Amino acid sequence: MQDKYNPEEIEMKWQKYWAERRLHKTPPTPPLNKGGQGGVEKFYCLEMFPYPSGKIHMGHVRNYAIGDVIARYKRMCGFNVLHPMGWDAFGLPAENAAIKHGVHPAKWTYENIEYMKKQLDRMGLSYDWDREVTTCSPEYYKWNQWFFLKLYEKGLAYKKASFVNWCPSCVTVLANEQVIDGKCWRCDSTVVQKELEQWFFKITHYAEELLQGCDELTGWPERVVAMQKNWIGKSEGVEVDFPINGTDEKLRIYTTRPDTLFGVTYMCIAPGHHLAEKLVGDKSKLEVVKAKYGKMEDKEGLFTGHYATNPLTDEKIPIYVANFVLMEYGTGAIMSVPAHDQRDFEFAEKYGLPIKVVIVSEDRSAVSSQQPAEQLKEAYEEEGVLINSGQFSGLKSADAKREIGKYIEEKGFGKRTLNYKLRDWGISRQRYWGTPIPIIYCDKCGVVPVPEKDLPVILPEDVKFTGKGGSPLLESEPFLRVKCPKCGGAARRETDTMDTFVDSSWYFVAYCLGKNKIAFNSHLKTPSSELNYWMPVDQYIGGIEHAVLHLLYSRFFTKGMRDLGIVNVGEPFKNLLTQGMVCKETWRCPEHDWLFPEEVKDGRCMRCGKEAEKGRVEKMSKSKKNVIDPDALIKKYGADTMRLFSLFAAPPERDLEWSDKGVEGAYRFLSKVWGIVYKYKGQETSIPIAYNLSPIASSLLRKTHQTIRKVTDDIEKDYHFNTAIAAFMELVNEMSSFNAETEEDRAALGFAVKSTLLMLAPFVPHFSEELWEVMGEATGEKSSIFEHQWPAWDEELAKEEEIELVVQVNGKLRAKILVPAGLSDDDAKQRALQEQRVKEMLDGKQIKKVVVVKGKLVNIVIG
RNA sequence: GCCGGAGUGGCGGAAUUGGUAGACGCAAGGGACUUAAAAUCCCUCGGGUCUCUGACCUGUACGAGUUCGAGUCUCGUCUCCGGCACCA
Repeated sequence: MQDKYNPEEIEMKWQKYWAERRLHKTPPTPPLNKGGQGGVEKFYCLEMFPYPSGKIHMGHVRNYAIGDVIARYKRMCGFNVLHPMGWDAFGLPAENAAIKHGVHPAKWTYENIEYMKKQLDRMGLSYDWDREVTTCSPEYYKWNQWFFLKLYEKGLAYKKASFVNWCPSCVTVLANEQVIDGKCWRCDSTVVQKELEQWFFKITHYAEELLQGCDELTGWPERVVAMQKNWIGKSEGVEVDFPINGTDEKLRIYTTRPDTLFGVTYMCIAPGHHLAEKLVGDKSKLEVVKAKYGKMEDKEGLFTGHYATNPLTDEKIPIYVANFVLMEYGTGAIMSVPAHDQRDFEFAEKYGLPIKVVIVSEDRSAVSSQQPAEQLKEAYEEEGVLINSGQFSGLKSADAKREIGKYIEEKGFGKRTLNYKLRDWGISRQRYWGTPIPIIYCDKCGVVPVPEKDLPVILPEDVKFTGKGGSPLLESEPFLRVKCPKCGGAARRETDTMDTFVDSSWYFVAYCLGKNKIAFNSHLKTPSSELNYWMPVDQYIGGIEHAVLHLLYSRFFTKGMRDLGIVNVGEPFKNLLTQGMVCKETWRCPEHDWLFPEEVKDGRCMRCGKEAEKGRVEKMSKSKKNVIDPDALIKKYGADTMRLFSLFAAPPERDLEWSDKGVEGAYRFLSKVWGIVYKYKGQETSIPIAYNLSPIASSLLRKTHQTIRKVTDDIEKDYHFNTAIAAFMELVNEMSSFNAETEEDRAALGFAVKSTLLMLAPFVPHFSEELWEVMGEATGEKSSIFEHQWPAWDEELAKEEEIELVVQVNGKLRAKILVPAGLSDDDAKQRALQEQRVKEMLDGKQIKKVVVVKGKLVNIVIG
């Protein structure tokens, strides 16, 4: 080899070596002991799998570099590591490519996978490809269908009509997350609410458990847990029945403010409420309100002409239909208390409805009981003391909530209940490139599930992509026409496919089983040994954008799988690391908008010469022209440098600002290490280290042990790779100025180099392998550096002999003195008082107190 | 509005249970080597003042407080970022 660092050559060499030796293969699952534990401790390291969009981007690079360091580190620490990768391969972009370029989604997807897989390997990532998962393959999506059937059996998958986000231009339903500011993410058309029949998964069945489980997620970032809790949105309140005058019907409402029940002056029901049709005479007017459902900006109401009775006051209350009342939350009907709810207040003003004050703040209760309601400028939403509330007047809100709740239950007016914002998961998609929903519609038998033995329902490939909207499956006669499994008569298949979030809700379980080995059985008493051993995921790493959706769905699925006896854990991801975005500065021209950095010269747009404006540092995106192509970067600097920089520039959870100069710095660091190794290679460095070392050698030895301790701590604590790398740099700086003269010196340096290479290995694997070989360590059985143990430090050798004692006077730094470590407090105090600077300051002053912090400082307090 | 998170040099970022603010890197400036450049190596690098080989003052968004001592703890204020947002 040569003494100049040439990344491309060595990276190819070692990638080939790893592949040939199958070094990243998952260790076989050990047989279960009685306690259910295998012999060796396992570690399941998982990164969110990518959508095969065509090429890897910097976000992936960062995500996978982090995961790879953890996986390789854990292997070196002796864990059985599972580190798999796969493809979230169903999705709309493939279908769009088909419409636009005439390529079949399957071809497009598999070609992208092939290319991206090469890119991942080129990064030197240590995946066990034997466990690769591709969600668009029938072997995989068969089990989506199987889960669907299991949920259907349990009543946890069902079909209902509801309002959904509908894009009139794409002619399909959109998930909530695909609606951005009320517009379609794809074509920018305004999304409308449309009533449609859809398949749902009953995630609300697990609402309480999903909420309770949040407290177990101690290894998750707090904000993600907070977002999950927020999304589930539990509230406590009461349901109260208001009899509708002149009918036998009762209008049931839900409220979290039973303390304001005496202030109800009208009621509102959602346009989709089952009583709306009944109560409203003029259907065309109802349609107007319906059309504005979900458009929350302007409140639209319609008086039904009917009244209800407040069971607590016997007051006559008008009933309205209102567009802002949600059908999906609570009972779809509300009581309106304009004095104490801003929305109700605004609605009351618009329609001239009365306002009745029943709560006042504690300190002015006496005065404001007389205050006329007309003087209110806005609702008083705080809690306070009740007035005008019969026998409950004078109670504080908190007490009143409890007492009124009891009273309502005693009198049979209603009951105390819990409510959740979480809604059932609508999984139907009017798209082609997804899992067919295994349902058959028969005119005689109705909705018939596809029998388990007939799975998978294969997605037909021979279809036409018109781009006119609507699923191509609607046009596929062979797919559509089917015999009813029950009666054998002519029947029709469901043409909707599943939301792709279904695919990613259990892929982490599929990895435990391996390629072509995915199979579940709901009749087993205990989970398979693989699933028992590997689940849960010990470390999950991915972007924050999935804080709610994917992570919530996966938690739901895990609970479902647990109840089917497939896994024995209730939570899928023990620890979660949400890595920050990869950002870069942007450039803008007043005329040509976003510019590539190459289009800017001396701060001016090269096309028109106008002054280019340096924009904000933004997330890398094609549209903002601030992306860095990983391929080009690898070509120039190698994968190791790219990995090292992305781990060094910021702690993993924070946003990372890309810096070309910083990349060069990372490359420089590696070249420096390379140079040191080549300078000393061939020299005997493995002789035992003697006790009588020269001062420089003993200092280097100490620094080495300190570095091992620091790096191990940084990785173990919070995966703070940036400070770990800084520690490498410090050690390397000391190594590079080290002049070995004696054999002992060389031994100390050899130890430092070897320790450094072992620690660098998870970060820059090819580089470390190569230098390990150059050092002559790659011999015998353990020819790979990754077959060696992570280095251990010796606490004794890491100890400093001398420390710098800080001397303060009145808390201000006045002197620093070198003292032997382990100096007694008294001696430290004496040494401090003898210091020249201190003597000067003490002149004629009284010493009030002396504070000694062992091994750190002495603070002398004077008057 | 509600819930999170964050404010430290020119920049990215470090700072155990409160104990030397600015590790490490980048940029910048100066020097060495060189015919020259690149690369490499060495030095300086928060701001300010002075009697300038040194010393002092000041400094972690802002204002108070606790403490011998606060980037770190407490209270209040401001700004920025993210999420949710008529959820009754």
